[in-house]
Amino acid sequence: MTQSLNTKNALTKNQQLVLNVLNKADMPLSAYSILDGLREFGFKAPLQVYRALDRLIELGKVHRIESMNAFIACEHSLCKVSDMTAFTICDKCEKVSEVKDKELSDYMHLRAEKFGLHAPKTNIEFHGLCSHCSNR
Amino acid sequence: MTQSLNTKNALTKNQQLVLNVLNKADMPLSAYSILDGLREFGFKAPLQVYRALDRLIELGKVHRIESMNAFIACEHSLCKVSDMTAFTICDKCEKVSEVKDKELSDYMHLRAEKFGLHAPKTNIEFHGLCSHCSNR
DNA sequence: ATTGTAATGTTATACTATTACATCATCGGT
DNA sequence: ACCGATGATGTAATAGTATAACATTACAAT
Repeated sequence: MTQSLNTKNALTKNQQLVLNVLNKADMPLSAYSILDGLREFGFKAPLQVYRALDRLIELGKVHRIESMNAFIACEHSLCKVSDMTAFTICDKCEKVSEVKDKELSDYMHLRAEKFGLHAPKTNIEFHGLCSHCSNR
Repeated sequence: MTQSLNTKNALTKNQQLVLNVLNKADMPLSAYSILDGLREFGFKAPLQVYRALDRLIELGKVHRIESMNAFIACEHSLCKVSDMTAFTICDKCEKVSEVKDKELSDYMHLRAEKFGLHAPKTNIEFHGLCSHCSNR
């Protein structure tokens, strides 16, 4: 058996290629940017990217930045465990950082329950100015 | 002077029309759905909708549901004051409810500060199953 | 070998949003 | 009353994001 079949949670070739591109980037990438970065590896159509992204997101290895229609790799595993993602986004320099904060994720779980929502998957996007940009 | 000029925060005709459509809907609408609903009032191009939406969002009268590329009217004013919006979204019946929760918004402000983000505008989208759908 | 399932390839299309440019209305100052 | 600045509007074209539909291939289990 080669590496390609996804019996448990191994990545297929396309999924690994997409993840590599995102890991190399220090910022969220649009699906079409990813596509362009993978043309030299034979990618030709957006669907190849979107399909890989869908799976990577399902696995918690990639997150979608909803307010940017863009995708970013996840390094840590808390978001997968807690079903919560949170990002700070600087509206000036566009730097995006994933927030890891167990207290926050616990709090959000409690809130979701309070709001009557079951099996919550919560996403938070903090927009504002990063400390660097707000000092200029 | 007619009603049309937006000296303070009165709405122009197009803005009022878009807001009316959203107020009548009990769910988020896409920009193009809004456009279709306003063709009988002379709307012809998406930009007419997007321009009105931009302004209505600026005024805090409309929010964008980022994960759905859709727009929803806001009834209350807390989100405007607190610069925070939060929604519960049922992934089955797609019901979307805006959450009003001062404690939550205060908490998020503190978190944003902790993360070094200035002038934060925070959006939270809780995905999951509403109490009705999770009982079936 | 056969068959079921998942991954992939490819084309076309649908959906979402903005650029660019022309026109019109209102307001403030003269 | 005229002028110029500003903001709202109209319209067409285009850019950017995402999915549907269908054909094909690869592997695994029986």
